[in-house]
Amino acid sequence: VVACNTMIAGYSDYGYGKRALECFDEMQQLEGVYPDSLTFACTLRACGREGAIGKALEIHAEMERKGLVEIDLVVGNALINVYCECGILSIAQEVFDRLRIRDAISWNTLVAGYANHEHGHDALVYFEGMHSQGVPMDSVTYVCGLKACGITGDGDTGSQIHAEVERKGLVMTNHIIASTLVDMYAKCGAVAKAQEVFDKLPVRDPVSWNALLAGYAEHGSAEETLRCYDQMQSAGISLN
RNA sequence: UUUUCGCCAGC
Repeated sequence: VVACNTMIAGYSDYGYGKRALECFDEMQQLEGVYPDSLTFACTLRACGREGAIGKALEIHAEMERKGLVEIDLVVGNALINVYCECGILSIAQEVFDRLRIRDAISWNTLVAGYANHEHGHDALVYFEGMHSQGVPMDSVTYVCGLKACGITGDGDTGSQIHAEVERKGLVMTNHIIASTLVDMYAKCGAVAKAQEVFDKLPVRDPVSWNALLAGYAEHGSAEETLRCYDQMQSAGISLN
């Protein structure tokens, strides 16, 4: 089982989702080897990558038959994610609601799913839900919450999350948090704040430059945008 | 062996 799981996970990791799904099928032919929760989770992830909704539904049905949906977090979380990736948010929500126990990954997956499909408001509802339920938040949570604020244009909530990640020292140490923060302010039209955060960053990666530049292009003047563009080149960022 | 996260653009 471990060998099969490793291959399924590895193939979908490196973009060979089809091969991963073939491994899952081949595994069923083997004598004495039975898929476990991790097998189903890895295979569901491969389904998400490939957009193999049919296969995902098939595995979901099997999970229902085995009664694993409500009680197995690894399977439940993988189901939430595959439905999010396929854009079927209502079923993702339904699986989330049915889970007997939810961990931070269950919440993060749902918040991410809503945010990734531009449902900023729903994402923030569950982000706030984590706060009120006392679910521990990690950097993934904050990134998804900030992204949701950028979608809805809710700079006030975004500032609150900013204060929280600042308190935890994440802005200077986590470059994904940092660029998401710049992007959030840029999308909310607060380009001065975006610039201010950007200027304090220890490392300015191409994503944070692009977020700032896009912010000026959308909400700033032509002069500001071109100045940012020139500075980006002077900083030695390779343009694409 | 395991499920969740960032900018822009194309497909």
